[in-house]
Amino acid sequence: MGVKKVDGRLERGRRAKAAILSAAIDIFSEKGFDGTQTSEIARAAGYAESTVFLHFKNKHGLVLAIMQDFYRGLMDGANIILATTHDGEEQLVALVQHYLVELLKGWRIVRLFATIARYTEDETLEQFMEHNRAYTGLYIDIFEGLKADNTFREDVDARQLRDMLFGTIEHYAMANFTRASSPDIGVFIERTFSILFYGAKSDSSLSAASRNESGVDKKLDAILALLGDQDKKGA
Amino acid sequence: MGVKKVDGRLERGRRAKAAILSAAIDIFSEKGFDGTQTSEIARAAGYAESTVFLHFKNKHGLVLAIMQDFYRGLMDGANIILATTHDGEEQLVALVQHYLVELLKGWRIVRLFATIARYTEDETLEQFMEHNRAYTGLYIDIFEGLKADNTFREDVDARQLRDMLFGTIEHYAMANFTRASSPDIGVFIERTFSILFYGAKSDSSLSAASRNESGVDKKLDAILALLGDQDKKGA
Amino acid sequence: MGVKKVDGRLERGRRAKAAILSAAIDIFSEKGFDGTQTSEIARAAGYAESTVFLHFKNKHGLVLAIMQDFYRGLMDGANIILATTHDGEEQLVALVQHYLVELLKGWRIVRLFATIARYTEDETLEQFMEHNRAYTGLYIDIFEGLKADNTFREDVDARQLRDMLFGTIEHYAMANFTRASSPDIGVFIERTFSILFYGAKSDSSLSAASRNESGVDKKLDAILALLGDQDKKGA
Amino acid sequence: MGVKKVDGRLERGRRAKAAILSAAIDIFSEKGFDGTQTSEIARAAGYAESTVFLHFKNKHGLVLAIMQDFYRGLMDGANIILATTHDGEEQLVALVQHYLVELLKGWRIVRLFATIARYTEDETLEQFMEHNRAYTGLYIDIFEGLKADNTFREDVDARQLRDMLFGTIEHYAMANFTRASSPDIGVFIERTFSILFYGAKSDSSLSAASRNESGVDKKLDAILALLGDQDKKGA
DNA sequence: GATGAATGAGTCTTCATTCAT
DNA sequence: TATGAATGAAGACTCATTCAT
Repeated sequence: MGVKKVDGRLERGRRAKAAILSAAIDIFSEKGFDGTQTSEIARAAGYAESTVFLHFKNKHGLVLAIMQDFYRGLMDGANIILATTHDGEEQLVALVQHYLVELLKGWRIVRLFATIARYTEDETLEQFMEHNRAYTGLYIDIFEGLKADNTFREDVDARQLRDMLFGTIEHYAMANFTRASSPDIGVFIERTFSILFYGAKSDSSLSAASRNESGVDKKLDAILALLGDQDKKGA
Repeated sequence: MGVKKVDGRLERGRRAKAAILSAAIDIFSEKGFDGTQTSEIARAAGYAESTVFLHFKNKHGLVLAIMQDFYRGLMDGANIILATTHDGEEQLVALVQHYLVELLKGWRIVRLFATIARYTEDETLEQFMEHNRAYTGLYIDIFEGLKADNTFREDVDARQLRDMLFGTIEHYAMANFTRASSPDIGVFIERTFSILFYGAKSDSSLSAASRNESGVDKKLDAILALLGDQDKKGA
Repeated sequence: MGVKKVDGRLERGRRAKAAILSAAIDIFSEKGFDGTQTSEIARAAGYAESTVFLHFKNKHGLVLAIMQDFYRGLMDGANIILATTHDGEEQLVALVQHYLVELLKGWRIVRLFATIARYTEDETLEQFMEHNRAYTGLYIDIFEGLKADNTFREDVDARQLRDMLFGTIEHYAMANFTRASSPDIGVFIERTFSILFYGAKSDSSLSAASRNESGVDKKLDAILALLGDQDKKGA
Repeated sequence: MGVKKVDGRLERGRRAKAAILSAAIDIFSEKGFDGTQTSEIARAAGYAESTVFLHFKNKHGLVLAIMQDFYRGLMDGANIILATTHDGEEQLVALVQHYLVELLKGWRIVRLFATIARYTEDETLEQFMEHNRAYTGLYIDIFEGLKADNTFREDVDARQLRDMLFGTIEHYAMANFTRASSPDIGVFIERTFSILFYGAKSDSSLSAASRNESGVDKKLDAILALLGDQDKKGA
């Protein structure tokens, strides 16, 4: 019973902190860092402005806490996927799927992190880059695996691939999540990997262009020609 | 004499405006919109703070002017390329080449536009989106042309391609332009189009998945068939 | 058992109060009234901030308590000196000696009292002035005694003397106690009373000015007179 | 005429600055540094609060400006006195006279400087100490001159004398200037120098006390005795 | 007796923008 | 055209103090 009493106090504090954090996410998301007033966060959370500073050191401290929460969730999910899937390509698709879902929930705060990071040099930036490095590192590992696997060409640069993938996703998210309509993540993944894996070029084009360069096509044609001749002759 | 006076005045005004704009670009680029003070711009330009507001309506007005200048230059260059190149793929490469060079000069202000656009709903946003639409529209047109051409698969989505291309470029620019070392644009373009056109997958991998759809497989089948015939004959 | 509990509680409370008071002295001394935060006092004392207000009405209440303690100690010492010494001059020297020692221990809090008193009109000021009046009154009494005694000139103003003495001491304390090196109180007392009792002027200088009033001159005149007689006789 | 126009602008700024400074003196004097709000200063001066920060960098900047003004006036006056008076004692009296008059006008701000200096470690403290050193240095020089002169005893410590003089003056100022009644500076100077030059002791006391210690008296008595004997003998 | 949580009332300082000259 | 002066509207953050437990 005595324990319950004490817990009640702690519980109260925890609730306040959570409420403030939640309000902060909403308002930061909508208005950006500089556009958000701590007073508004407090009001939205139902507490006095000073209470914000009781639970968080700074306005920046709020962002830091939000960031930590977001990336913890993201990494937890990713690790589960990696632990339960073993094929590289499957992992890739599952991770992107998961990332897109998380991004769909929190793209506005990710956008917040990015904007802050661009014009700041302090702890916030470092934290953000650290989280990012950790997360995108998972993909690099998979890409390298797929190269070792001979699934991917060995002349493909893993970081280039990562940049293309995340660049594409970010671009997509910013462009599509803004709208009210829920985007079709499945289609996006399919299209993205279709190009990422097989390229945009059509067969006929390939034979004319790249295949000419790789020589495979020419050799095959030569073989066919030779075989045809042989055939005729033999006939 | 009266004319001269007026001309002199106009000239003087123009020079002030240009100086302020130039200073604004520098400081906005480095510190972002909210982080920049009009007083600092004025100081850097060598004019009084109030002179800034003599030539520009607003702090936002400065950004608008910068944006106009940037996109005018970008579009002018692009149009020259389009007028002097006729092959779709060549246009694509030339445009990206040009875009990267412009971006290398002004990526920090593009970043500025983007961050402002995210948390603003006014004229700045509209202008930015309008400029963007106009520019990326050029690419959409080319992509469509390449599809009509049968250079690109018909199941490829032009906007998806555009998103991938610009997403990749943006990601690359943000990641690489920050550093002092000048990045190798040629390598980047090569790698990017290599994947965009032909995909990341290796041949052996392709045989399992897409090769069935590509012509290589068919040719190999043909060869096998021919060989099979030979075999029979030889038997 | 019940009694023990209560005693224990009282004991506990007393200990907390003392700890807080002690911490308050340290921090107030170093940072002044406005520069000190109650939270810091609490932290230094090892208690929660709210506990400070359990034992003291106010931030000002802390100062009041410190003041009471300081002056109680000072007066107790002074009264012992007065009770055990009977010659006015000796009392004076002993009191100053004692005061300087106490001041050396607590000059920073005396300084605190003084600064607070200057910009406050409430209880703190009154208490401080009352304590001061009581203490310096001891000196006035001695000065008056020394005048009645004919030890001091009757045209000397007792309060003027008190002001000079305390002014000098305060000036000395503020100037010398700040440094780490322990000042030589003995030398200071000697020098101070030397000037206070006999003045700064040298004998030769005195002969021109005040010596006429002092006996030395008369005696020298007598000598001269006598010598003059001798001279005449010898002639 | 054109000049007048420009001057008008500058004049306006000067007037504002002066008004703010004047208001700041009043309010700082009454309420101390921490007790004063910049908003109140502005209100009293008839300007917006932000105008205060247009003319002064800081709240501290106000104090610094006030200090500069005060000490400039003080030093200017002192230097005139030193340039027009040549006898050390006269200089001393004239300087103290002048100092007291200045202090009577501005004792509250001097008190302000002192209180700030006690709990601050920044520029304000340094400036204050520097000004103080410069001013009291004038007195040290005079004291040394009077010692070289043999007007003062050579065993008198110049800095001790300075401390006593300024300690006394400060004590007097704080004690007497607070009251509405204008204090009699002439009487104070007379009394102070009377004790500082000749000491508090009466003649009879001197013969009994210090003279016994100094031995002068004894020697004179011995001479008298000897001469008396001689006289008797010779008679 | 002790305290964690909460807060109201500041407080200085910033900065884009206006305006008279 | 150019600007010095002036300001209103914030805006983040502080801190002594209260109170329920």
